[in-house]
Amino acid sequence: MLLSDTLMAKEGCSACPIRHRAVCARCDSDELSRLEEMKYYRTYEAGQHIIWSGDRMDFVGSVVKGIATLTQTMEDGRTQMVGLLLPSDFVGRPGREGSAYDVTATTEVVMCCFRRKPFERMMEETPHVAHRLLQMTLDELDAAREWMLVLGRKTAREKIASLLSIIARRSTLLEQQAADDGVAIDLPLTREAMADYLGLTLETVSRQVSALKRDGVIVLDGKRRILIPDMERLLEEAGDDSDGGLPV
Amino acid sequence: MLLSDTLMAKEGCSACPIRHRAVCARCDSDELSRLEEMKYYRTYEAGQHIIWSGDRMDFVGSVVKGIATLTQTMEDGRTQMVGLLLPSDFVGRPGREGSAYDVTATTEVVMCCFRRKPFERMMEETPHVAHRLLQMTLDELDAAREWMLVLGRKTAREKIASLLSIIARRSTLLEQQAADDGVAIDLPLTREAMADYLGLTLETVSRQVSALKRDGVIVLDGKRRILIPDMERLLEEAGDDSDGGLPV
DNA sequence: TCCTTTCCTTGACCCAGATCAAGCGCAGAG
DNA sequence: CTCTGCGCTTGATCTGGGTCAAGGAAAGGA
Repeated sequence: MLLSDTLMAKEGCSACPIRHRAVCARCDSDELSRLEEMKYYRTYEAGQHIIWSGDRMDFVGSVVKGIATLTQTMEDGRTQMVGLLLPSDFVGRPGREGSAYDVTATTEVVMCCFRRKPFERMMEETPHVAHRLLQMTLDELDAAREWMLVLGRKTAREKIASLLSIIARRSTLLEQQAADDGVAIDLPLTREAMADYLGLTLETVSRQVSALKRDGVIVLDGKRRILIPDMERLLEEAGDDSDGGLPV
Repeated sequence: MLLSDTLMAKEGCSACPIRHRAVCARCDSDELSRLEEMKYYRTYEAGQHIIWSGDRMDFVGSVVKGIATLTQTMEDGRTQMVGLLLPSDFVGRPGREGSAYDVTATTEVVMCCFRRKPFERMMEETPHVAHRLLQMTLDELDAAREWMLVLGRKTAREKIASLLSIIARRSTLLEQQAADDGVAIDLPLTREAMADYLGLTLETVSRQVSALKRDGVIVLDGKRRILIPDMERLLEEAGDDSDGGLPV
C-alpha cells in the first residue's frame, strides 16, 4: 500500500475510512454505493482465529483496525508467520475457495467484509477493482520475496533489525508522524510471534533485542514500546542496501 | 499454473504454444490476434542476465523454453533465490517501472515478450487478462509463502526434499508423464543455485543429497539426473503435511 | 494482600550447518 | 593424450543459534 493511497484512504468514506479506497481508489460513485450496500463489519478479540487454514472462506475484506497475522503450521507444531496484516491490508483470495493459512487476530481486530461471491461478480464487472487488487497482490508478492531474503540469508541480529524497520516504516506511513528525532513504535507482537516471523526461537529474539538495546540501536520503553533514535543506523544493522525498500 | 491450464497451453497457438493461453485462457479471437501482433521472441544463453535488479523494464513476457531464476543479492554478496521460472511462467510487473530482482537464464531460455506499455493498455481494455494475471500472481504469492516456511523452519534435509518434490511436481505437470514407477527429473540447477534457493551452503546441499541417496530416497544418475522411486517417501522427508500442495 | 499466569530475560550447554581445506571426475581446449 | 577448470564431494573443525533450565516482572483475580 503506497503512501498516496493511504492518505486517500484517510479521507475516504466516513463509515469505513480505509476500506473503500483501499479496494478501489478510483471507483465512481455508483460503484462506491454498490460496495456500500455489500459491506458488513466484524470484530475479533485478541487471540481469536479469523480464518483457519483449509477452511472454506466465504468472504474477503480489509483490516480496519488492529493487527492480524498469517501463519502456516507443520504437523509437528513448527510455525512460520508468512504475513503481517495492518489496517488497510486486504484479506482473501478472489477466486479461491479455501484459505491456505491461519489468520489470527493479534490485537482486537475490526474487519470490513464482503461476501465473496457478490464481490467476485462485482470484480468481473468493474475492471478498476481487479486492477487495484492486482497491484496490491504484486506488492504483497514483493514483500514476501523480500522476506525470503531475510529468512534465508540474514543473521539473527539482522533479522530483528529488519523486522523493526519494516514495522517502523509501516506505522509511520499510517500515522504520518514526521519522525525527525527518532521513531517510536508500539510493537504489536510477543517475542514468540516475532520469532515465528523471523524463523528464530523466542530466546534468540529476546537476546538480540537486548543486544540492540545494549548497543544503543534501539531504546526500550517497557517491553513493547521501542524507540529508534537513528533510523539509518537500524537499516544498516538490517543489512538493507537501500533506505527505500518496498511497500509491505 | 494449474494442470488444466497447462494442458490448454500445450494445444494453444502454434507459434507460441504456451504463452497465449498462459496469459489469457479465455481471450476471444480478436484479443488473441491483437496479442499475436504485439508479441516478439528473445533468446538468452545459459548464464546470461535477462533483467538486472533496478533496471528499467520495458517488457513483460513468458518463459517458453528453458529455466530462469529470480534472485536478490545483498551488498556483501549473500544471495537468495526468490523464484524459479519454468516454461509458462510469467515475468514482469504490469504497472511497475523497474525490477526488484535479477532474472538470470540458467539454461538457454526463450522468452515470448510484449512491450510493457501496449500490454498495459490492452490489459486495461480486456478484463480477462487482468483477471488471469491476478490469478497467476496469487499463485506466485502462495508459492512464495510456502517457501517462507521452508526457509524459516525446515532442516537442511527437509529443504532438499522440498525442492526436489516441487521440481518433480512441476516437471511432471509439464511433461505429463504418468510416473507410476517413480519420477525422473533433470535437475536444472547447480548445487550452488540449489543452496541459494534453500538458504544453505553448497557443501550442505551436497552432503544432504548424498544422504538422501544413501538412504534410498532418491537415486542419482550422473550429477544432475535424479530418480525418485517413491514420491510419497520424498514428501514425508520434506515434512509436507499433505500430498497436494499449491501450484508453484 | 497474595497468588497465578503470561511474557520476558538470562545462563549453560549442545548441535546442525557453516567454514576451511583437500581432492575427485569429467568436459572442453590444446 | 594431457592439461585445465569447473562442478561436486568429503573431511575436519568452528560457531550461531537452538535447547534446556531457572528465575524476574507485570497484570489480573480471588
